[in-house]
Amino acid sequence: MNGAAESILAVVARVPRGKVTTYGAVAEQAGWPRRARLVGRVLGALPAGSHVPWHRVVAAGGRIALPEGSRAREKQMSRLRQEGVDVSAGRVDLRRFGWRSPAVDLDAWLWRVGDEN
DNA sequence: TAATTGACCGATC
DNA sequence: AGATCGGCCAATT
Repeated sequence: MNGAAESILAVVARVPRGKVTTYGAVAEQAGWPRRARLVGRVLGALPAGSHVPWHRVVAAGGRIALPEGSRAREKQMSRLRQEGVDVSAGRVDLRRFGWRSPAVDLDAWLWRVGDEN
């Protein structure tokens, strides 16, 4: 297990029930900006017994990224619905169900303060 | 060794 | 709304 996978899974593990985030957002929050594909690879390689809530990660714009007709896609949608997330036409409304780690805002705030000198 | 692929993304037209 | 493009890069072919 390398550090990238660990930091990525740590971010995914923080996504609360009933909320979703995106591959790109996870990558950014994990310290690997523009590495959305890395997030997809890591989640795709999760062992079967993992407790990581991979189903709360969707593609940009709220699209379900898994291939249509795949077992994993159906599982993701049913799990999301089970926790109260509306999924219609293979999409989730990020304005209602999107989630971002508070740490991002804190970092932004710290940066802004630092820029004043 | 080279080319292709993919659970991606944002900008641009 | 859909298509293209460049960025990204490890795994697979």
